Amino acid sequence: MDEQPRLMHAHAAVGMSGHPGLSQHIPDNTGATDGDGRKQDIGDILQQIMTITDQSLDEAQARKHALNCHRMKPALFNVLCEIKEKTVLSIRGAQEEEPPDAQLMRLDNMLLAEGVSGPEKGGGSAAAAAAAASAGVGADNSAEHSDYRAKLTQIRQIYHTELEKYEQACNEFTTHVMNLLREQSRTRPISPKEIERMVGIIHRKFSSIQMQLKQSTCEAVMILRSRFLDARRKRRNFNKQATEILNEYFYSHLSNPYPSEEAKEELAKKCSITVSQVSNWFGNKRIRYKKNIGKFQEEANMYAARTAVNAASVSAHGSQANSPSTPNSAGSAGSFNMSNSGDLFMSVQSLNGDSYQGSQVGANVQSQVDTLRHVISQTGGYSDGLAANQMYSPQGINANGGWQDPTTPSSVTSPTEGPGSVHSDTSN
DNA sequence: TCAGATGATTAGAT
DNA sequence: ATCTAATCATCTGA
Repeated sequence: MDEQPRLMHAHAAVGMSGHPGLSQHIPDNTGATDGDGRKQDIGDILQQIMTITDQSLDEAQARKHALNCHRMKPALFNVLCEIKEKTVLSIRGAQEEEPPDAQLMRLDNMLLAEGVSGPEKGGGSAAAAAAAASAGVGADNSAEHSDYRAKLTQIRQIYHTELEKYEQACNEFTTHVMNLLREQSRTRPISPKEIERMVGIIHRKFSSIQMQLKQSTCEAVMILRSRFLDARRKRRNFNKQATEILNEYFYSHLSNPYPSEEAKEELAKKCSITVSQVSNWFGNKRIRYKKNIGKFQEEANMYAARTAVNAASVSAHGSQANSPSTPNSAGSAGSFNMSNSGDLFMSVQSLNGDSYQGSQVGANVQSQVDTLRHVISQTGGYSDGLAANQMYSPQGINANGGWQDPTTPSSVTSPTEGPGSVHSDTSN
């Protein structure tokens, strides 16, 4: 083991072109080409190597030791360090002090927001839950949700493992370099500041690697998220009950099918969908209804009849007949305000009119309508005067193609036109 | 497979 | 912010 450094020193000495004793003996390829000359040279070199004896090495060591122990050595060493420090500072001064990395901060924030770098539980699932909520993903999509969570956890684990690995490697390398520099500082001027700077450089290098890790983690999360959101975009029809609840509300508020925020929330709760889905639904419904009233007339009649029957049954039970909050049966939009039931009456009128064409609805609907009329007269909710004078246009749409203001009964519908005016609007 | 239905998205208006 | 109108993308039933 002790031989190795000595051999290395010997080799180093051979390689030193400036060595006074050797340089003249290094064979010159361009020079003497005769074999004897070359042999002679090699012999000389070998001779030189052989003369590097243990004794001369010991001598060198002793000389080094003497220098190290020289009383002026620390002072001179410090001066050298100082000079070096100043030189290095003047050279590197401009490069130092990088501005705080905005991109790194962005990445950190994002990883924290996505729950990758935050606390173990909650962050990720919260982000997923938020994504699910904003996406309107209901209970039936919980499988996708848990899949998303599982993948996010996977990413999180990989991220933390890699991060730990990098940190460990960074620490190991830093320690190694520090030890090396401390060792070397005995033979060449290396100030603690320089070591510190070197450590900083190493840390920067490793943090740039960490940034790459963070970046790729962010990318992975983004890809996962976009896939999840794509899955969200993959629409599913609302279930039958939800559609019925929405339709009931729509047709019982036909003159003004604009549910308030509270109504939207209530509908959303009843239908197990989000408020924005309710808004979407009403937006679509309004536009599609308006575009083709004829097509929806049958549906309108059906829901009007159903609502009528519901109202009748509620009345028959005599419990909540006058309650403004329960115009419909249980399971339907029971809390919608009765003040809008003018629409209902309108629909009934259209059903009952001579010109009614909804033959599919049939005689049973007719009887329901009769029941409703009876109910209405019984409950006193709507006088005949209201029925006769506060007639909404059948579809609640005014001449401008907009919906009538429910507070201002139709002045568009011609008084000469009765319920039969349905047909003029259902032509499209 | 295809046409129609339907939920979501988008741009523009208010 | 909410609405309309147009459009997209997918679902659904024949």
